[in-house]
Amino acid sequence: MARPTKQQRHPDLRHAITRAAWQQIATAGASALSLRAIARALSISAPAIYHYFPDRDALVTALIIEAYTSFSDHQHAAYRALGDDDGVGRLRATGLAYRQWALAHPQHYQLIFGAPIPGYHAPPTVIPAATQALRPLLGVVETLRRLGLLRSAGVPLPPSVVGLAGAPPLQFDACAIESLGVALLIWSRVHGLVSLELGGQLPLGGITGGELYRHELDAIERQFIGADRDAAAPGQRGDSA
Amino acid sequence: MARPTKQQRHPDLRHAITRAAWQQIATAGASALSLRAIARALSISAPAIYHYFPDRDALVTALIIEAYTSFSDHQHAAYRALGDDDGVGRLRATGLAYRQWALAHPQHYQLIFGAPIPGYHAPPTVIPAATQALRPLLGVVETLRRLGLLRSAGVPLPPSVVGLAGAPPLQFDACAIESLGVALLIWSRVHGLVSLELGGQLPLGGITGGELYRHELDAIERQFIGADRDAAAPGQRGDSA
DNA sequence: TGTACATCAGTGAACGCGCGTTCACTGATGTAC
DNA sequence: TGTACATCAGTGAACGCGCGTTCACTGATGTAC
Repeated sequence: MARPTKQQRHPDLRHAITRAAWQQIATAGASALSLRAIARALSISAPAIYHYFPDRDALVTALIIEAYTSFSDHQHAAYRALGDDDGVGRLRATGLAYRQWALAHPQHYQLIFGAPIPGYHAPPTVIPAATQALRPLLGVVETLRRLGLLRSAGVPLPPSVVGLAGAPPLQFDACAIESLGVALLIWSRVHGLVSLELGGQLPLGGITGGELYRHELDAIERQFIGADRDAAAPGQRGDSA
Repeated sequence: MARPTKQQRHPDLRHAITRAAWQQIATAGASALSLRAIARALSISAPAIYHYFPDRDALVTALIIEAYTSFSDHQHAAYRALGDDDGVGRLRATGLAYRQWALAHPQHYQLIFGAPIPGYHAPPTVIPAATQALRPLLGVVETLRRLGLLRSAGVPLPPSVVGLAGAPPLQFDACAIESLGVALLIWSRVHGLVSLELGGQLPLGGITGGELYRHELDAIERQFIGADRDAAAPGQRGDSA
């Protein structure tokens, strides 16, 4: 049996540091993150933090990965809550989960999807976490496509596999050509509403973010679900589903 | 004839300060804006800046108003380029102008629509500038409504004039109840794509921001232009326009 | 045209502050014998 | 069970730095007479 090290006997402090860091990000913004302020909040000396993170950037990286992981878990849970045969349900569930997580963890959302911290450059370590986080959304579109429910006419397509073989920041290996464009459009729509809401620009004139968001999910369903004009019988607009 | 003051004889420096500030924001982000760095870039002493701005916040406020004014002018120009009878053209023009301005002035866009600067609180002075800036978009929707082309079924409505009479950050006086919801949805969609693009998340997998944006404008037209289900003859989906 | 004066944009030194990071240290804890 | 030792999480002082802001000043410019 392995002997417990000191760090295993005091696992609290590392966690307490990240917790205090999140609190500070919530209060003063990610770019104001300060090791000394964290130490002050924990009644601890600043150098103590160096026992857990080699420097400030390493702490930020840990926070980013923590955020991606939390978001990813939440998205995957919503995705898995419905079966492979329920593409529409999966779309709804992951869509609602997206906003729900963002509102519950606004600092986390801003850190991974908002403006980057000046002077901080993310190491390649975070790319897998980011890719993993957006996989459920792509999976939803793939589910719809597999079920023949995806109406993607007119949506931009990636320039064949050649384009994907470049060096994009995110790597989606087994993804149908036509799914990526739809996924990006859906992502941009939910991100647009969420970021306006987190930025304090919603509600506006009495219209709440939640109302707009639900309407937007409806619109997404109406636009992308149904028989594709290319694939289905011509002249028929599948709108009754 | 009025005698020229010293400041009128040297109008360059105030402008040079804001120009250097924008440059700095572009390089290191808005929250890293530093008076001393600006002074250094201009080969000038830091206290000299205090002849033009009472403190750092005043400079930030000036930058924000400058950004709103630039954005607003650009939007109004696109709006006015087409007549009161061409609602569809106005929608397209202001929509394209939105992204065009954002890409040409990414720092400006981030400053007014991105994450707020930590520790800075905007004075009420900026509210008129912000309201003015979003007026063309609302005007477009109003134009469509006036022409009977607005299909707004299902879009959230503000809770009558009572809601608008509260203390919202933006004050739109003479605006039809049903227009605000549509305008907010359109705004959130263009903002979503633009902010993903400015955040460096687009292009992705070979799909460019421009392609997605044009497709999104198409989708907006398809969704919101045509006879309203409520107003038009039932059973008819105006899609041929 | 010449001189005395007022204006005021810009300077240079200084203030107090918070920051990230380093360094030698301390002292509690756990281990080996 | 007792003792000597190693480990290592956390400390306190110190470093060099950049920041916003203040202050008394300088010196060029423009004006009044």
